[in-house]
Amino acid sequence: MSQHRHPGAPGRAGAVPALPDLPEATVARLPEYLRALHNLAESGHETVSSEGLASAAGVNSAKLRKDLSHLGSYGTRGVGYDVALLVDQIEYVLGLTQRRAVALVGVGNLGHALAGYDGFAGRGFRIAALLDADPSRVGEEINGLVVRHVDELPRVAAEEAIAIGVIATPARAAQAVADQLVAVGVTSILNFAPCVLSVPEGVDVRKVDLAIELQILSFHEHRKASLTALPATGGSALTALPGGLAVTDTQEAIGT
Amino acid sequence: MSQHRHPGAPGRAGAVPALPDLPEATVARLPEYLRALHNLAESGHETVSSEGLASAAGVNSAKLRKDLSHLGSYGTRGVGYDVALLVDQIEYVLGLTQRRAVALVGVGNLGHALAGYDGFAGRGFRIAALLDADPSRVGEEINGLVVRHVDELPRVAAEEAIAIGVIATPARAAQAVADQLVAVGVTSILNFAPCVLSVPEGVDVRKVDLAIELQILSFHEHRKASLTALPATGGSALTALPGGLAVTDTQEAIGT
DNA sequence: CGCGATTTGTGCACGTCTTCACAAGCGCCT
DNA sequence: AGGCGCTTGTGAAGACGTGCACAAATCGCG
Ligand SMILES: NC(=O)c1ccc[n+]([C@@H]2O[C@H](COP(=O)([O-])OP(=O)(O)OC[C@H]3O[C@@H](n4cnc5c(N)ncnc54)[C@H](O)[C@@H]3O)[C@@H](O)[C@H]2O)c1
Ligand SMILES: NC(=O)c1ccc[n+]([C@@H]2O[C@H](COP(=O)([O-])OP(=O)(O)OC[C@H]3O[C@@H](n4cnc5c(N)ncnc54)[C@H](O)[C@@H]3O)[C@@H](O)[C@H]2O)c1
Repeated sequence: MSQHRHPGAPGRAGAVPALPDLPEATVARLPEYLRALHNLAESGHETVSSEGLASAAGVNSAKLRKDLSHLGSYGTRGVGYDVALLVDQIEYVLGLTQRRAVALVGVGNLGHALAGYDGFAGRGFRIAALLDADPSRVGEEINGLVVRHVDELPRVAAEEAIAIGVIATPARAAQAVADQLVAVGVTSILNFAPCVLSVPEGVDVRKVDLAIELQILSFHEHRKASLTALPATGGSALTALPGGLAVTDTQEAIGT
Repeated sequence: MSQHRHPGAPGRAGAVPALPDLPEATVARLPEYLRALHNLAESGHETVSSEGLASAAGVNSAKLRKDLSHLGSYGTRGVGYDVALLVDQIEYVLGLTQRRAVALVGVGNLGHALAGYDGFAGRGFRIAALLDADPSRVGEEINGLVVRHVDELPRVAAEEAIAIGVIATPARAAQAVADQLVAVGVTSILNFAPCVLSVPEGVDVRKVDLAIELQILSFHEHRKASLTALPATGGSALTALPGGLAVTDTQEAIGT
């Protein structure tokens, strides 16, 4: 996609790449910018202003500029950011210059959907192994990959350089699987099971719990309902509040 | 599950329930506490200390106490929290006293997994409708629900009181689906498509983007690698840094 | 070559979130 | 009844994140 040859290391040669340690909030937004930039590149944009990129990513433009400034000065005042260059920079910082190998453990309901998803390739990842404990699932082929028994994890890890483990087993099995992943040297885990994992220091865990997302939405739904139920909030008679409900965290307004 | 009769409204009768407006960070953690509490209740605990609940939920105990204090004073000093009472309180605040109806739009790869998942029922939700635009999918039955055409959304919304819409369509269709959901009165949306949705004020959107989660993990993986590559950080010779890698955000240590 | 239009990068103030530390409260035991 | 140990609830301080507003930089044009 990107037609630029990026420097490999950010700026100067000689010294170590030395990742700037970014604020965690910034790290969480960089992937959004990256996705927006890929879209922009695809639609032929060579450069983009902070305003344009910000609205494409659904954030405030000042925040975006501050985020990008942490990577270095890759914009041009009066012009904007070079899309291809920025793509390369963000991919470099996120460690996406190499396609990272992902091992998926638990090929059930959800695991099948993940294994069959072809969208990860374009975002820097390659599902390198499918593992399950159920003998009747072992041997099944999904998307060109054969499901192997979870006990083969050490062998699999030796074959492929597994960078990230994804857990899609029932909650009761998740801790054991996490332990197995850690044992073979995996230091990044994405957990879909609704439970807390305990891992040694140096191992990162991120979790995705859909029920939690729904419950957060439910809270706001509940609050919105209780607000509309009592229109008078406090003592003021009917001052200038059109009928607006507060938004919380949400992305708004796009429009290229 | 809960054997307590909870008050309905938090404390006093007469006045409106009047949800305390909780910090957003607290709202995001309440579901975690709720899940941990359900586990504790199931294993026979009648009460739990902030320390115990905190470690079960993977957070700091001071943070947990402050979070709970926002709901009111439901603990007993010297003793801890009554598990059943706290479950009821949190469920009330999150608006889970009624089972909320969810409409799932896009019954493809991922949508099938969601539709077939039986874990939502225990967390306060009921998948009430499956919708898709593909005529060849319409009519298919999943888990006792028949897939209907997305154009029937207005009728579906009239039949069921849809509280939350879930979008599991390709990104290119997501905005149109969101618009349709908003048009039939849905004010909470969970979006799995990797794109920014534009919605009117008063509508909450939460997104789940798996590739973003992986990319965040990739960043930390990259950083860990670049750190181990250069053991000397700065000028100090070899001061007392065992060999530890920094953890970021992650949950650690459990153990009941 | 200089000027105005434009847009980045950032200092600063503000708000939110986290964590510590401890007084106040509760139950139990003597 | 009184004292003791335990645990909650919270004030205060610090860390972190956000957004405004503007100086500095760059481009294009006359
Ligand atoms: N399906 C969904 O839409 C959905 C939604 C939210 C959360 N989740 C969570 O995702 C996880 C997976 O859900 P699912 O619906 O795919 O469940 P599932 O039961 O369909 O699949 C689980 C798979 O894990 C395998 N497994 C069990 N123990 C294992 C072990 N020790 N090692 C390796 N594999 C093992 C099982 O053989 C099975 O194939 C669950 O924790 C669930 O709560 C799923
Ligand atoms: N499958 C995964 O594991 C996975 C992982 C990450 C992200 N996602 C995202 O989730 C979304 C769904 O993924 P998928 O793999 O299920 O895709 P899919 O192509 O298998 O399914 C999409 C479904 O949406 C339906 N659809 C298309 N346009 C529609 C419209 N206007 N109204 C209603 N339905 C419509 C299609 O008919 C199809 O059934 C995508 O945006 C994808 O990027 C999926």
